[in-house]
Amino acid sequence: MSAGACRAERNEVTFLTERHDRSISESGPMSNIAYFPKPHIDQRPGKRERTKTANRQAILDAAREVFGELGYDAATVRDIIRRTGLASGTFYNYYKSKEEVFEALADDGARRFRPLLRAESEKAVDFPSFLRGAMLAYFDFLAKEQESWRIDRPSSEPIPHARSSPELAAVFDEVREAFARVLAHDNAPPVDLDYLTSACIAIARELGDKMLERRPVDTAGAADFAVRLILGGVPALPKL
Amino acid sequence: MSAGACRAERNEVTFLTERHDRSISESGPMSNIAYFPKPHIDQRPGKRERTKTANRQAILDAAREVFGELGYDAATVRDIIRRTGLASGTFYNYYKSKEEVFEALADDGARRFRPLLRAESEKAVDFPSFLRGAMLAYFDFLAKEQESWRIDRPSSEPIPHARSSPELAAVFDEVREAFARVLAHDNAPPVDLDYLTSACIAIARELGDKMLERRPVDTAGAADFAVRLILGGVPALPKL
DNA sequence: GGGAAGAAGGACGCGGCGTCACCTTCCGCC
DNA sequence: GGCGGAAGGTGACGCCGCGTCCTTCTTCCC
Repeated sequence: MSAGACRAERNEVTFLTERHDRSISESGPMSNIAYFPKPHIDQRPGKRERTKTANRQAILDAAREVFGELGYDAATVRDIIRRTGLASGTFYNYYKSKEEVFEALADDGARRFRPLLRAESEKAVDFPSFLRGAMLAYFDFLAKEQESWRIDRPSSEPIPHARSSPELAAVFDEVREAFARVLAHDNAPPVDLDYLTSACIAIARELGDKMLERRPVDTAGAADFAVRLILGGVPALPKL
Repeated sequence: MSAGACRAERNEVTFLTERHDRSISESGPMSNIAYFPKPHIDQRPGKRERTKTANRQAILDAAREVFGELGYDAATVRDIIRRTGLASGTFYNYYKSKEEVFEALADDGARRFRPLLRAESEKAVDFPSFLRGAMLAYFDFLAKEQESWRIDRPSSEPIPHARSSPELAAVFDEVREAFARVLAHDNAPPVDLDYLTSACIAIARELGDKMLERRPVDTAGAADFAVRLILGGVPALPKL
């Protein structure tokens, strides 16, 4: 019973589901058509590989929940471990620390956002259209994120913004390069791109947070505000 | 020797300095003019009170150093305690946690900055002059802070910005109210003040950080950039 | 089917955490 | 001046989270 209760608290941990999957597929009605003991056609990576991926994901999911519920500071590695049902040693096979999990989580977000940013960058030709598209894309993304991983958690600690991670730096660079491209296309005089990019991202972050606190969440309104501010300001910037 | 070495590591802890001060003032050449055993003229608060103030300050100073050297995340309450030379129990008479010390530190900074902000607010009549004055004041303040408490600490972890503290909120409000006042004076159409304040503070913070990374540190340049961006953008903002 | 490689497991020692019973110091009062 | 009570400093203690490391089990490959 106690073991059962313990199991019940777990997330779906691969080790268990895998076993279950296997017993189904091996005894299932279709097992005769996948006849070969180890067919070359089977593109799925080995079980080792799958468990690793799944454990990584389980840890990330658990961490998301824990950070969401307790806040970043209050959360402990043990909280995350407990939530996954894995052993503590196993956790450390994947991540070195709470910080590393958090960074992985931030990376994950950034990695999912980058294609959207890229799409805006390719779609837009001039600075205004890019800025508008990117800003709205970010605010929509933010609202969606918040919605998806904060379900039914009304009052919780705010999660800090990640300061630096590879993917985050990549987003910064991507914005910067897109700015350079569209500004050149507009024949705009050269400005301090680092400062401009920083300022825009700062506005996006801060306004994004404020936007999420308002009801109803108005992504278009926030984007409009940010875009007008920046578009109005850029022509006045000191020329290099 | 070991006790002596231990003492040497301490900051100036009141308990000791007090004793020292007292022995000097009681045996010093002027002691005869402060004749009364317990003169009513002595405005200094009782020793209890002084020790408390000094201990608070010692903890704050130690914390500043420790956060500076180790970074906020890596720093522990024990590190701070060790640095002060106080007993662990004493620390908890003043602050409940590392977070609380950090907030007190942030509060301290905000408290010292507010008069400067207030001065700019009173000096300026229109939005441009206030914004320029406040932005430059902030960047100068930031540069000075950094200089004063990061002496000879070339490579250290970045200290996170405090998210929320009473004094910080007060600064936000003060900026907001000053904006309201000068914008009204300029007969500017009403805009979303919360968003505008957030955006300006976000720009100041982010640009401030970037500014500190550059050599030489150019507060005027950064302020000019920020001011132009915002001044150019404000007229384009959506009207309420 | 057997052995090597690799992952999961979890007990362990370490150190930071916050508390509490004790003791010193200070202050007000006679 | 000295006494009593209170404020507040002290540090040992129990607790718990941390990261490690050796053991055990699973998977892979021959």
